[in-house]
Amino acid sequence: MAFDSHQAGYIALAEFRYRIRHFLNASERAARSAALEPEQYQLLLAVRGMPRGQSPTIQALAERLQVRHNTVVERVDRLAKLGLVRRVRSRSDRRVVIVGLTARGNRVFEKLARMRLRELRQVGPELVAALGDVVKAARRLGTARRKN
Amino acid sequence: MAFDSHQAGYIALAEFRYRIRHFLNASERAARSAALEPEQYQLLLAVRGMPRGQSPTIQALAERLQVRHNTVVERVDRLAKLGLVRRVRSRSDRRVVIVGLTARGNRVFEKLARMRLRELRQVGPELVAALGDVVKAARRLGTARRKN
DNA sequence: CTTATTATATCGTTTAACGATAGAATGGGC
DNA sequence: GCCCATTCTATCGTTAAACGATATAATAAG
Repeated sequence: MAFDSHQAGYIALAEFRYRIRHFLNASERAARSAALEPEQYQLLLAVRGMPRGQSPTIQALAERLQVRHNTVVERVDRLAKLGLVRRVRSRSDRRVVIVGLTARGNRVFEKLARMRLRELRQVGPELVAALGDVVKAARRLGTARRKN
Repeated sequence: MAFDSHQAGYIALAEFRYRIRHFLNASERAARSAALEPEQYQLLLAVRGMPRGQSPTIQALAERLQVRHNTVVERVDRLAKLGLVRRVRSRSDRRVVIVGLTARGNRVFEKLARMRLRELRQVGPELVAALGDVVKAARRLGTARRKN
């Protein structure tokens, strides 16, 4: 087994990861440039970028951010202390907390989000290319030995 | 300011993040299913997926993983203790350490990497779609009229 | 041969995420 | 109405990865 026949796939996979990491790192730097922890910006984004019709409750945010609910509670605590978000108890179900951005939170968020969208105009094509490569490699993996 | 004109862009951005997080979480679960920390699998991938012609030195790996070099040192320590990688001093420059997978490391890595490629056959299209959306939104940001 | 640079390693600190746990509000079955 | 299970949010102690600062060794430059 001198060289695995999937070597090209591994390289494509690693390259994809590299591009993602680059993208995420740039995002983290942007967040810190606004005196925010990266995770705090992610929370703001999740609140403002909630799919239409859904409310940014603690639970819903946990799902969107793919973290445990208590992690969201902690992030909201920190952002509330910074005056960027506020908790609003739901009228219909008083167990539920709906997270909203303050005016200041909105200003900070929009500045950052637009930076990120601008960045994506630049690196978007590279991400698309890397993703395309790895998906192609993944398909080759499938056709090598057809069993489904 | 009932609704920001970039609202669709924020949703696209959040959706893209959600898909990425999903992908990364699945990767982390896969790593743990092999009794590895997610970051340890990432190191294995970076070693085996190094661009052709480049050696997986501590420095090069730090660049590829987008972390500080001492972080790579620590990851290598842990993986070496598990018997999955080994350090090899470069002959030409004895400051340099080249990281290599052991036979066991290769077996573990290949199992995981193939799982990940298979997963990408499934969710690849969703990632492509989300990325396409956000890049489109980013382009609109550029061409939109600059009000307020 | 002296100094600067590059590459790796060590150590103490920080902090976000987590599991476990608790408590409050709601709903279903009767 | 009442009990019990469920749902939603909050608290607390622990863990572990990443980092900055620092150290050591090899090499290059002058």
